[in-house]
Amino acid sequence: MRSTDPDVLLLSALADPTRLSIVRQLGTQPGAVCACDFTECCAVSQPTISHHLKVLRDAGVLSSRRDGTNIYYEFAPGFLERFRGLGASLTGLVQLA
Amino acid sequence: MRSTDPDVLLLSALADPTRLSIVRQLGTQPGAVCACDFTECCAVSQPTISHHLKVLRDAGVLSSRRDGTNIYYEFAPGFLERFRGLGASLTGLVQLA
DNA sequence: CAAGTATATTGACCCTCGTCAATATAGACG
DNA sequence: CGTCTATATTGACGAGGGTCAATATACTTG
Repeated sequence: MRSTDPDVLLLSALADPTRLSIVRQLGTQPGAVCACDFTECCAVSQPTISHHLKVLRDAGVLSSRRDGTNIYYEFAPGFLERFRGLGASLTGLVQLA
Repeated sequence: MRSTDPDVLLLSALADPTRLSIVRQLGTQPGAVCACDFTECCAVSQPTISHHLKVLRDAGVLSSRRDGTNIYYEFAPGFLERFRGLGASLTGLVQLA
């Protein structure tokens, strides 16, 4: 059965080689990246890239913005903080420096 | 096809509601936890718990130690640092304070 | 409106994975 | 060794998800 836990959704979104490649490519470049540029990083079809981008967007990893026919993706605001907080809460380190 | 990327393996290990419950229970308690205590947190059978503990161990999330017939699990050394570093590297924040 | 490009959706296939019942292994204690 | 308890392994089943081909939608330009 499908989980509704937002943390599980976030981790599931990242726990795929194609999606992690997308995220890594975003991390190496400053600012937003056109969806058309993700077709190079992974040997998958255009619909598959689109599907993965949707998964990452729904999980709160990425946000998108349209500019003409192109759609640009970047990290959703607060994603890094959320990811860090998740790690801290999992290990019980609620108190931080 | 199954990925061999250690980061994907780590994220996949955490991206399951039952396994995240196990990890969360570990985070709330100081020190190691007996495997027998995990049967309460999730409505799954004993073999399933054992399976999930193995996945978490193989991914480097947990480490185990035997004491008589009981086996105690705790966070693998360096797990939190690794998780944090993963988040930082994904978002391109290689430079840290 | 028509044509072209960029992205998303649909539908189907296949394989991975979470699950359990049954069984096996390991240690403790007589 | 025999029995009991704790944990792991095996084998099988079913659901979920990654993938693609085909198609649809959206925007631009003429």
